[in-house]
Amino acid sequence: MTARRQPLSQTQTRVLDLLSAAGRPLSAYDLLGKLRGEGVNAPPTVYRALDKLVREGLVHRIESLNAFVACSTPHHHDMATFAICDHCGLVTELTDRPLQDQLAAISGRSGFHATRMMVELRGHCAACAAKAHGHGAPDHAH
Amino acid sequence: MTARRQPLSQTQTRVLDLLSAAGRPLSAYDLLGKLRGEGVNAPPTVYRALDKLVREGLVHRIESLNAFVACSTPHHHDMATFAICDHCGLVTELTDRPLQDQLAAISGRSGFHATRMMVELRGHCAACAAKAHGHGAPDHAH
DNA sequence: GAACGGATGTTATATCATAACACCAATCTG
DNA sequence: CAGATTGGTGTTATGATATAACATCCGTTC
Ligand SMILES: [Zn+2]
Ligand SMILES: [Zn+2]
Ligand SMILES: [Zn+2]
Ligand SMILES: [Zn+2]
Repeated sequence: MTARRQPLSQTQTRVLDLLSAAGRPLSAYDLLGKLRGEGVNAPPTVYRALDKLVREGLVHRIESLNAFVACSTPHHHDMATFAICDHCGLVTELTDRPLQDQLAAISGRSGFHATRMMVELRGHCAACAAKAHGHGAPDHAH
Repeated sequence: MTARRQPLSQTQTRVLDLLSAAGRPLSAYDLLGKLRGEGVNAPPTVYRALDKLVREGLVHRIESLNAFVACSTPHHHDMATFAICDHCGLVTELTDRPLQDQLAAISGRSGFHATRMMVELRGHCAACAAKAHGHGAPDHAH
C-alpha cells in the first residue's frame, strides 16, 4: 500500500546506490566527484537525480549539513528525524510515531498545515559521549 | 535566572535591530546589503555578529532557509521550532514544552546527547491554507 | 607596558545551488 | 504516421551562501 514508485533512471539509481553504500550523508559535490568519468560532469545532473529521489522518499536532505542520505527505513517521507553526532559524524535516522503525531498536533493547533516536518538533533552519539566524559574533546565532524 | 548576557558590540546590536525590525528571516547577505554604507562591507563581519547573537540565544538560524531570525520569545535556546509558510513566507516560532521533553526523551533513549534540537515545519499558514481551498496556488515564498 | 581576548577590516576563496537553453527518447493522441 | 507532451540529460554560466587567513585595533588585566 506504499505509494507507487516511478522507475528510476540510470543516474538516479547510481546516486541512490552511492548514498546507500556510503551509509552516511554525502553532499551533491561528493556525489559528483564519484560520478565523474561515468559521463556525469556537472552539478545539475546530480541535483536533478537527488530531487527525484527526495520526491520519491528514497533519500532525505539534511538541512543542517547541506547533504543527502539514503532513507534507512520505510516511513511516510514527509517527516524525517535525524540525530547527528558533531564529533564523529555519525547520522542516525530515527522514527517515532508519537513524535510525528505530536508535531502534527502542534502545527494543526495554530492552523498551520504542514507538508514537511524535519527534526535534526545535533550533539554527541552514545560512543562519543562516553569517550568525552568531562574533557571537552575538539569536535571534527566530517 | 536566564543566562548572563555578554554586552553586545555596535555591529551586533545593529544586526539584532535589523532582524527584529524585519520580523522575518533575513539572509546574511540581506543584512550585509542593509549595512553597506555603515562601515560594514564584507561577509565575515556579518557572519561573526550572527554567530555571537546565535550563541547568546538572541537569534536563530533557520537551516532550511539559510537565514536568520530574531528570537521572538524567551526560552532555552538550544531548542527552537519554526513553522514556515511556503506560500507567503510567514515564519512563526513555536514553543512547546512537551515537544521539547519528548525530543529529549527520544534522543536520550538511544544514548544520544543532544546539544541543539531544531524542528522546522514547512507548509501553509492558516491564512494561506484558507485561501488555497482546493485550487493549487503556485507558491512564491519570499 | 606586555600580554591577552574580542571585535573588526580586507582579500581571496571555498562550497552549495540554479538559470537557461539545446537535445534526445519514450509515450500519448488524433 | 505526424505532432505534442513528458522526463531525463548535457553544457555553460552564474548566483547564493559561507569561511580561511592574516593584519589591525582596543580595552582589560597583570
Ligand atoms: Zn527515511
Ligand atoms: Zn559520535
Ligand atoms: Zn527563540
Ligand atoms: Zn502563508
